[in-house]
Amino acid sequence: MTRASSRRPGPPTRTERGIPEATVARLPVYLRALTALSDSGIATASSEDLATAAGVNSAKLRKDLSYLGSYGTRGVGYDVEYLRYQIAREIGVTQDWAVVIVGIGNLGHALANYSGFGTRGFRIVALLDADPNLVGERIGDMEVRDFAQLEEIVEADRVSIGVITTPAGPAQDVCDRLVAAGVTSILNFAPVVLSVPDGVDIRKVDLSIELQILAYHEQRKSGEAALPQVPELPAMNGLPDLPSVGGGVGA
Amino acid sequence: MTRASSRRPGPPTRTERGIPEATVARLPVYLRALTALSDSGIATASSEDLATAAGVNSAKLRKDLSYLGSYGTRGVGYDVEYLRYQIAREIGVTQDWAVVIVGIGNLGHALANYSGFGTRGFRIVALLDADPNLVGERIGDMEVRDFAQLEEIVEADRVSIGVITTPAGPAQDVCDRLVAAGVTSILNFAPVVLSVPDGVDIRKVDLSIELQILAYHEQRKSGEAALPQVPELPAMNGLPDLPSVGGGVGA
DNA sequence: AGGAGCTTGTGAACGTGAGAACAAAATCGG
DNA sequence: CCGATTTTGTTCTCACGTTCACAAGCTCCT
Repeated sequence: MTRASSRRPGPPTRTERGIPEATVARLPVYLRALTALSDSGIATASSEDLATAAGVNSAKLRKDLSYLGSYGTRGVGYDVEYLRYQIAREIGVTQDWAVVIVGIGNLGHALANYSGFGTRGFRIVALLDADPNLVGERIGDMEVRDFAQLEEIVEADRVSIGVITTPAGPAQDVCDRLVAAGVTSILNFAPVVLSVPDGVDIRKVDLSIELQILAYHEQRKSGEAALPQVPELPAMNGLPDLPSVGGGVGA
Repeated sequence: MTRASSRRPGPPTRTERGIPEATVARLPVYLRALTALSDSGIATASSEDLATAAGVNSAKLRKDLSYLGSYGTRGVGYDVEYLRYQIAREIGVTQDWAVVIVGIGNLGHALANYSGFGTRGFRIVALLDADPNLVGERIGDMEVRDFAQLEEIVEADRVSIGVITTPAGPAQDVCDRLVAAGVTSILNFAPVVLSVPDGVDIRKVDLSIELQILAYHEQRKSGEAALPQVPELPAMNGLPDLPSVGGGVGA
């Protein structure tokens, strides 16, 4: 984000680091598309082909790839295997990342069971929960362990990524413990805004928010000519019943 | 997205539609923050308070809210209940949206079980799966029904939102059926890029992609001075083993 | 060998979003 | 009633992201 290019002019063999965040978010999509093409036995693909498979426009795809380097051949396209490896390496999934999942409720269960999860690039090393009733339960080939063991697990297995699937309540505490234990990347499914110190990356997945965004657009479609234009609230008292919006996939 | 403001000048009692997408994505966060404040018995909050609770900066929050109208009081702040209702109405969660979930694997199970899901604004009206072994299973107070019944359910219950939690394979087919049945908003958990006609909104949630984005940043942290600068691929043959990156929370 | 035909990589224009900064409006104390 | 204080709503500027358009470069055919 900081370092800019300050080199001699000439053929930029590889872009000096500093890939735009928007591009980073699309690289995994390209990677998946390339994997699909590879599985279909396709050896070469043009930016147009790739863009179609990834659901973006081809100019954007070319620009994105240009941040990684010049991995294509003009007049020909990209070698699928070669590009796939380059992107995988750039993302960092050529190595395995140790992951812990904290909070083995419905969602934690689902993620733990999901076999495709750990297959490539990521390895679930522990399922943790503070509830004694859950500790010891077997899920697939793993056993739920006590959250108290977090620190030793993180250290022993070099865990750098934590997934929080607890309810909203304990999420910040869990987050703090993860950070204190040395985890520097967190994927949060709890419906709260977590605060973390600098140097720790956090990403959030929130079903409830996604649905609400859809609802907004849906409302505008239906109401295009239907609704009598947003009804103004009569007064400050007697608000319509709106008990408690704001859930999420916490447990 | 289209209509611009073309009214008399003067006090813009309410912004003519056209809320930026980035703002729309934050409104649910504000809504949740307001609900939390409300539950804490707080009646009034400044933009600074709200911004802290929502994890954004206060200038951005004020600008976001200004798209909805002037719902604050200078020198005072925002009335929590009032603002909450205005945002809820703007998003469209003052009414209930009927939702179907298609694909009752691990994740579908988790979502179906998740009680907070359907509480406000959204009502799960059916759990569907094509697998005869699953049809009839009870989950909470609902029963899994045959995917073949999709069309009649959508029509009977005015379903406008569909959630796809199938594996990648059948996802596009399921999507097409949903669209054909009249669903105009889709939340996709399958690890594929779905294509839909104009007029249909689609959002995607992908665990695998989120993890890969974290991995990218994690790699850059560790490798800040460690790794001997990206190892160049020796030749076109003999790529390191990279079997099949690109999973997702499909089933 | 040379030209025709593709396809990449990138410079430049455009649009959207973020943040700083300030004027306008409301309350409160004297 | 007036000035001090607070906080909103908005304007302006800058950074980021997207798209267009085209020169550079590669392959293939004649």
